[in-house]
Amino acid sequence: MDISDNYSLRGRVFHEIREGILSGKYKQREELKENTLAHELGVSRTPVREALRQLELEGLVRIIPNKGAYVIGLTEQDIWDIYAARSMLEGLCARWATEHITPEQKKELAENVELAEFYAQKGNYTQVCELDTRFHEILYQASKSRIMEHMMLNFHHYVERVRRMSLATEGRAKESNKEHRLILQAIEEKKPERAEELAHQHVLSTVQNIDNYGLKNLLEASGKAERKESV
Amino acid sequence: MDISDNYSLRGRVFHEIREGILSGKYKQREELKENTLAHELGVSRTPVREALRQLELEGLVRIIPNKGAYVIGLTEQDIWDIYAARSMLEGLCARWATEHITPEQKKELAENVELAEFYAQKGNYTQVCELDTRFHEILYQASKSRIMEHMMLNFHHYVERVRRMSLATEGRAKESNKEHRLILQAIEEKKPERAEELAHQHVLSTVQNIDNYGLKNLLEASGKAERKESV
DNA sequence: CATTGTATCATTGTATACAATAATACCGAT
DNA sequence: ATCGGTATTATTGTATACAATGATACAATG
Repeated sequence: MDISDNYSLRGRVFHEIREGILSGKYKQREELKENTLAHELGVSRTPVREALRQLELEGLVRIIPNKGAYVIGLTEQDIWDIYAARSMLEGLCARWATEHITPEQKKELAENVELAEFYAQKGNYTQVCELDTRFHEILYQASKSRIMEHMMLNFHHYVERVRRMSLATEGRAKESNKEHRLILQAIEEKKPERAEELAHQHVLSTVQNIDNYGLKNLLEASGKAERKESV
Repeated sequence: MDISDNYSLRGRVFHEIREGILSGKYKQREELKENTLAHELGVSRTPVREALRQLELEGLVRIIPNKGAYVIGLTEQDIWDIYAARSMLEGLCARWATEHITPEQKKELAENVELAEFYAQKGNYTQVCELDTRFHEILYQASKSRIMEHMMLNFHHYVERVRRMSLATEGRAKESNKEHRLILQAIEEKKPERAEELAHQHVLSTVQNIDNYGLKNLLEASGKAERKESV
């Protein structure tokens, strides 16, 4: 769940533009004109402006006063950096989750890894990715840290595209799920240090996988899939 | 330097409200009415709305659609969490800084620790705090990671009040500066692992100090100082 | 021909007007 | 007196109007 609601015009516009940036529809350095966007989305300039201001704060857009709004987006460097930060924070988060998780959350995690196993077997990587998203979301919530949850949801969303592609590579979905299982086990056994180390390694092994296949390749493939879909 | 400019009305309004929240002028759960703020700040509702939307994204304000904007602010829990995250990330940042720092930045760091030593001796903690801010800012910039810099600047700013109070406690300024010196030394000797460990420990020792004096006490004292100043 | 100044146009910044929604007060029925 | 419902008011959501700023084209000048 995101901070900004999807129901107000502004919320819709915000998500629309953000997805446009993350998906590459709006290219790096491209100027985002308020009027153009407003027409495209069938709204007035006001909600567009508000959305652009929010995107500025997220660092996805750069606003030069009295001049215009320009797409910043995420560079490959940014993605590597996010993974590096995540590898540390995901560990901290898992440690906290071990200490604060509720029985309901444990149950959902357990169901999650079972379901993911099933879909991985079937080769349904879209479902696997959604379950992966949810698995981590639960950990973020279970950490009982607003700050952590906020930060990690953002990061996780930022790298969604490359994550999706990574999970679709040979054997990665199963491997990833095996790691999820180990993390859950550590949590159930109330071993915070072990959960931390495992979550840390889990992210590192994702990074390893992305590097094996090449970040650039994965992003390109993702772009192609997107384009195919939209035609 | 912040993302949002100080020069446009919106930028001013954004910073004004944010400081109001961080300083405790606007209390937890207080409703922030667009009209009231607009009048207070002598502007129309438009820039106020934009600023509130940005603050929502930062998590400092919660907006309930069609209802209103409410102060969330930072709880003590949030502050501890920020320090925990920072303790890991500050290390990573120092490591990266070691690998990417420029001679100019090294020079400024060197001057920074000398000046800070001087002001600590004189007991001018306002200056010490500003130099501390700058010291870390340089490391963030030197990391050459936009993501890292963005995140850390925010965190550092969020805890500015408690940081200021911590630095004013018996002996902490000198101790902190000694740690800065060691970090700089590790950077100059191009020892990324050592810089990482030192930066990590530096944050932990700040946390330790805050805990010794009591976070609550420091925040209260800060509130009092603030009130005195504004009278 | 390059350069500078100026007029025109495009775009953003801010204010205001109007619409939609939620909160409140009031009134009547039971 | 209390509960429900309706009218009124307050507040936010969106659209538009106008002002300010920056970009562009073109002519005058050297």
